Amino acid sequence: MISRTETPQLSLGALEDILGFHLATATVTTMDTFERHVGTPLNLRKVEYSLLLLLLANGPLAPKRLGRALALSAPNLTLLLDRLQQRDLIRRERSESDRRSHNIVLTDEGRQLAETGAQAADPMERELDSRLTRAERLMLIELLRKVAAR
Amino acid sequence: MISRTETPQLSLGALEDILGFHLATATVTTMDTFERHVGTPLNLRKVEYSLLLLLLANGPLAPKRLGRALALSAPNLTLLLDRLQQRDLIRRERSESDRRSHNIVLTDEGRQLAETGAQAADPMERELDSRLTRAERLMLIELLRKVAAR
DNA sequence: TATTGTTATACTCTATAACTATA
DNA sequence: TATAGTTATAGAGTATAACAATA
Repeated sequence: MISRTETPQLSLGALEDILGFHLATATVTTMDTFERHVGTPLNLRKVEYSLLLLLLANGPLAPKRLGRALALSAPNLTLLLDRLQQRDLIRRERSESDRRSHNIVLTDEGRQLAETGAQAADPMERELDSRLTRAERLMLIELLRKVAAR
Repeated sequence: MISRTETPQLSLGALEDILGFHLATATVTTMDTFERHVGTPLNLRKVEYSLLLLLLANGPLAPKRLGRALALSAPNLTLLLDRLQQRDLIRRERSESDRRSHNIVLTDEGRQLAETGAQAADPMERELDSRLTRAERLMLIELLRKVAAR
């Protein structure tokens, strides 16, 4: 059997044992499938997609909580919300209880897009079936949860 | 037992089953430990670190191969190599066999830094011991390899 | 005084097109 | 004609400091 490329495989050396390196490498794959299943067709970036799905699952949320869940700084979140608001996907409502705060609310259009996005998740994940069994996929997600900051 | 924060946990909804989301979340943890163990003390970004370790493990390599291994476009790789060269960590040597191509070679200083970086890998990974057992860590890396593009 | 969110700004990262020199 | 690498440039992504409004 001849290997696919003429050039020999690179040795990873110390990288071999570095979790972050393998996370980054695996992310190349998932970013590519995301782009094709969600990014391009729905014109959404990863964070935008995650944000819409969080609102769909939880109802209105304060920017503060969204920022923490998505690891976004306050200024960057503001800009992100600006973009989504300009597209009429969300709106900001002043909180009644604490008038410094807002509730970020999905518009009808935003909810529709979020639902479409949620439906795209399954076929997107199906693309991994050639690389991982169902059990492996579940195990992988479980292990990633343990690594994740709380 | 009272939960650490007053606010209830967010529901992930459809994100729950999306591998890319969990990869991104776990990456927050590894990026943080990388920053403290390597990024700040050695003044290296993730790609720079990976590139040096690849050279350390494989000897001189052509930019073409580095770009493929690190998922970098040619122009971005050029800029990256410029920075490393300015710091006297690498040098570019014209290839004898194909004078369009280069060999990227670690300087003595670059090799030293790469070795220091390689030694930092172990304590860095040790930080994950509170989150993952050794077996889980190995399993996780194995699963990430399967996800990774080839 | 502390907190929520915004504005302004700069810096890094990534992507694309056009170019050169070699093959 | 094709390939390796570079240059120029623009667009996303991320980080920091200063600020306004409210608690």
